Formats: sequence, C-alpha cells, structure tokens
Amino acid sequence: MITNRPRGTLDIVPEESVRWQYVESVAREICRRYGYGEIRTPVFEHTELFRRSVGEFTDVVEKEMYTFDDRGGRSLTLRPEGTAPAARLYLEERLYAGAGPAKIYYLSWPIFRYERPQAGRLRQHHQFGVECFGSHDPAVDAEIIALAWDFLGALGLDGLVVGINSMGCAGCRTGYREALRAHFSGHLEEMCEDCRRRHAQNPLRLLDCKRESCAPFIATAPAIADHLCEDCRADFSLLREYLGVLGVDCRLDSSLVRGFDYYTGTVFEITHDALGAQDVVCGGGRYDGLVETLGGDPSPGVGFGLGIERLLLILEREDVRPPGPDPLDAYLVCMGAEARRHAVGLLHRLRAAGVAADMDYMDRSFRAQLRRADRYPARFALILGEEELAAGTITVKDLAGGAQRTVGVDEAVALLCAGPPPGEDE
RNA sequence: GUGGCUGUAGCUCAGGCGGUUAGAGCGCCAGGUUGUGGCCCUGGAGGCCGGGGGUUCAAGUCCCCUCAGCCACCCCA
Repeated sequence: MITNRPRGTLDIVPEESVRWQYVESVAREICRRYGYGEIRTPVFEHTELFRRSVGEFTDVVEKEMYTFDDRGGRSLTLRPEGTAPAARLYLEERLYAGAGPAKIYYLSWPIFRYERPQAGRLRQHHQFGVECFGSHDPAVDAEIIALAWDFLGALGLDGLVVGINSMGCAGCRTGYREALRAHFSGHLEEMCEDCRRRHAQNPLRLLDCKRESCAPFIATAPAIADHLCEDCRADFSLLREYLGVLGVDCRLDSSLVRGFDYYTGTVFEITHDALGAQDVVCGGGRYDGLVETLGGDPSPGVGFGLGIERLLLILEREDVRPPGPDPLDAYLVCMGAEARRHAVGLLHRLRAAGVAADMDYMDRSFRAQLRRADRYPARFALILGEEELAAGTITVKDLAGGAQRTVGVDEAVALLCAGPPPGEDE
C-alpha cells in the first residue's frame, strides 16, 4: 500500500514532535555549556568513506548499508553512522587548522541501516552525536562521557548504567589478541560456531558472545586491563579519576567491545533496562586512528552517538513526561457571521503582537467553540458576540478559573500580551 | 538473515465449537442550554475485521501466501 510508510521507519506527528523538540533543546543547551558547535552534513556520502572507517568486515558495512549508484555512476551510501561523516568534515573543512581541539556535535541526524526492525531498532533512526578531534587528553574522554550523562540526567532520567572499558592502542591490542587466542584455543570444541570463527578472525569479538554455553570461558578470559601498555593504563586510570570528579557513576566492563573498527582506547556504553534487548541508548569511545585512515594527518578523537528514538522510548516507558506544549494563549469564540468577520482581523492583530491565538474554522456552534477552547487547551477564550460588537468590546474568559470580564479591544490585546489573568469580577 | 507471537473503529480492546444487521470504553460530531467550556445525560458519524487466495451452503473465526508490528537471536543507537 502506497500510504504505508516503509518498513522500519517512523512518522512523527505534531504531538510527538513536541517531545523531539524538547529533547533537542536540552541537547543544544548542554552542548553550548560544554563548548561544542553544531555541524550538518549530507545524508549520503561516498560509500568508500564508510568502508574504510567503519571497517570492511563489520556487519554494518557487509550487510546493512543503503548503497546506490547515482546517475553519474558514483557509489553513494545513506549514512549508517555519524562519526565518519564528522571526521570527513573535520578534514574537508580543515577544522584542524584552528586552535585545537575541534569540538562539534550533530543533532537528530537520520541514520540508515538495513536491519530487521523491532522496538528501538529501525531502518531509519536519529542520533545526537558529539565528537572532539585533536586531543588525546583523557580529560576529553571524561568530558564526552560526562556530557552524555548530564544530558540524560537533565531530561530527568535515572536507572542508567555507564559501562566503560579500554581497548588499548594498536600496540597493546596485538599482545592482548594473542593472549585471548591462547586462552580460548583449549575450549574451542565447547564453544559456538561463531566463536570459532571469531577466534580465527578477530579474537576481541569473542568477548561479545552472549550465548550461555560460551559465557564460562568468557568469564575466565584475560582482561584487556591486564594487557594495556603503560601509557594506556595511565590514560585509563586518569579517565576513571576524572569521571569520579565529574560525578559520573560508571562500571568497568572488561567484556565491552564496540562493533566498529575505528575504536581504540576508551570505549563506553550507556544502557537502560527499559529498552529490553536493545538496551544501549548511547555508545562511543576513542578513535585515534580514524582521521589517519581517511588520509589526514594523524589526529586523535573521541565521541559518542545517542539514539533519539531509544531515548524517547525510555522516557515513555519510565513515564518521564517532558514539559508539554505551551497552551494556546487565546481562542476566539464568535457568534454570527458579523463577529466572525471581525475575528479574522483581531486574530491577526493578536498574532502580530506575539500572542498564540486561534479560532474556529469548522462552523461550530457557540458551545462547541468554547469546548474547543477548553480542549485545546487555551488559557483564555475571547468571546465576540453581538453585544461586544455593538460596544466595541470583547469578553475575556479565563478558562482555568472561569472568571471573565468584558473590556475594550485594545485593553484585551494588552492584557494578553502582559500575561496575568484578568480581574475576578464576574 | 534465523526462530516465535500478534494484526478487529482515530486510540485501547471484546467477539465460545464457523451461523443473521461486528461490539465496548475513550476520542470526534450534534443536542440537552435563545450567549458560556470542564462534570453529567441523549443521539450520531466512523470498520475492504492488515492484504490476497483457498476450504465451506456460510469465514472476523479454519488453511496457505503476503505485508506490517512485536519478542528473542544477531548487530547496534
């Protein structure tokens, strides 16, 4: 059916977009406080950008990208994540040329992955992401995590868990990889098929297996923490110290390994139970080799991506009600064609003065117009009938309390602009 | 991509073992009130019972296919 939206996509109706706008306004405010500036990039990029950065053999690149050839024969891909485009922009717009570090964020970027949908997993979703390029100071890692934490906290959420780990630099990773191979090689017969494949291809992924049968071998596996070089170890302990200072309560999770190839060093996830199996609302980490991979001079970076739909899902399931829409200031209620003709002009005048005002266009009865005003909900009903018309006045009714009084039109406009409710005389 | 559950009014849902004009609550519209909303009462509109095919005298109900949502795996935000 052509009126059905494509699988795994969502429509956003006005009632819902209010919540998006609220979340977005909080994100903008937090970014402002932390000194990050917004970027916007095309929704599609050269396919090669993602192949190179995310990694040729990751699930996302292998089977989840929306890739197409344009009419000029270029292979383009709807972005499946935000960090690579941000890194591309960093290079293309030469953000490295300014005083470092480059602190940027993106808000509600559409992200596309061809996946099997379920709640919290869509083919098009939206992310809020923050990236910092140019510094390897662990204080920046801490800042990034704290920013995400503050943002979620500002929305009134709790029950969030921050998991962190260090995947080490390229150097410590090779040693660790061998240690993992050695540990698992004796148990391969008892482990799942995927794990046997991972053992050969990428032993780090072994830690990611969630099968019960593999769990005991993972539990006893060597921890990356024991295989970090001195620099990585120092960075990681400094990060944890900073997180303590920043009031971020985090959990060391040595099995935490992220799925994109560009991650190095710090990795972290923020999860919430309300999400079920897709429990990650925010994920990120360091990607010190990414910029170099894309052909730039080596430049470290840290960042995260945060799923807006998942966030909204948590808010809904936890019954955290963000501030609702501002009620309408005034709803014009008129009786008769003559009053209606006057109402059009008055409505315009109110709006020009900054008052949120509306009127009936459905030819409703007087009673129904008043009910409309109530349900909107509007703060005041402005009643315009024959009496008011003759006297050049209008009746201002406070819908919450029920008090009303009839005043001159100029006074009514002034009253609505000023805000305070009208007098109590009935 | 694999396995499972579910699709009935705008929303949340009820419809015994196939059987007459498919129901409720909320919402919407009108009236009860010649110029007063909310609460209450009365009435009304609104359904290709997700779509297609099949079995049957007869299908919302049974069978097959398909689409969509959900749950788990996988992966991730």
